[in-house]
Amino acid sequence: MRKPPSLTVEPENEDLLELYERAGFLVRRCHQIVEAYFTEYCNGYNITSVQFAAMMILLRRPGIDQATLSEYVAFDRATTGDVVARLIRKGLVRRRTSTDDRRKKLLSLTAKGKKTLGGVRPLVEKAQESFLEPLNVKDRASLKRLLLELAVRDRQD
Amino acid sequence: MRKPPSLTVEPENEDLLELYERAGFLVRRCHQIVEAYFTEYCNGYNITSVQFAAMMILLRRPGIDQATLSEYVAFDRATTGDVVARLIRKGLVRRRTSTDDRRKKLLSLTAKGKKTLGGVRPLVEKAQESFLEPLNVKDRASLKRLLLELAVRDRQD
DNA sequence: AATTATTAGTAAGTATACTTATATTATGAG
DNA sequence: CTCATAATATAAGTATACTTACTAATAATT
Repeated sequence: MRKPPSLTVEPENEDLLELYERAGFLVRRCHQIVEAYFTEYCNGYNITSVQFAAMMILLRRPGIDQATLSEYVAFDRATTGDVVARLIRKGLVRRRTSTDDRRKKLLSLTAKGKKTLGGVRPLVEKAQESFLEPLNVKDRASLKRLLLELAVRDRQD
Repeated sequence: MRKPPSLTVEPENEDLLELYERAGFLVRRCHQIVEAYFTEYCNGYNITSVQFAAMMILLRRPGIDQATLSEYVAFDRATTGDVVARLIRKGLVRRRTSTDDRRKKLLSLTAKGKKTLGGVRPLVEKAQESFLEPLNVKDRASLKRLLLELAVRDRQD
């Protein structure tokens, strides 16, 4: 995902603004851009942003089960299962069945996983900075505040 | 994608904020939420947000080829090909080979496609409103401005 | 204790969303 | 005009990211 197509909002495309100004479209597009930066900067580590997020949680909560990890990183159990399977295949995460509750699979980072995470983290920071580069410091803070307000919600419908 | 897991940023998870406050994570999470609302509201139309975006462009630019559509909706040509194939399979879009340049496949909405788009549009508006509901009017405008600034960039790297 | 309900994880299926590679068609340099 | 180059679309492969359906294990209810 290194070279996403660049959106052109030119005067001659003014009639397309109805789509381009929609929050959903903008969020999708920004997601795409920040993903592209992540891939670009972390190239060489063979790690995706989703795998990185899972590992960041496992660094702070070693030994949690998959369902809990799902909640923390906010993706469903099926996706979590797939992501964890890839991390295990790469030797970055270890999984064992809980003795307390034999349905649960407890997860933790391997030594290799910790090392990889340590190497990737500064690059992830750079990717974030590149993504936010068009905004001044104040606007960056505003954006994060607004996104956090939208992200932290309970949807028990 | 009706029930995405809900992110909990509780006091006891303060040490996870390093991940949760990252722009990339927030954007991914917001993308997931707005997608969930789209699916919830447009349930019954058997249409995804990506297919909706493509159709919105085709409404304004009937007869464009797939590469141009890719640029307008900002996804790569392979993805566009898949999305268009599904729209054709559902009878919402028509594709014909250009006589000027036989490499090009020209796209346009069918009558059914226009009708579907007309029915979905008000629902999409509702989905956007639900997504933005936690923010006041001023904050909504700020968010859109900031996202637009991030989205409209040339990445010819 | 036996039955029922709930929870954890997986499996299969669909839809993005990219990658690289390939076939077909057009174009530009000589 | 011919040949190298470029552009359009597709194909195959990988990784999210969901859905519903299923198995296995635990918890709750009667």
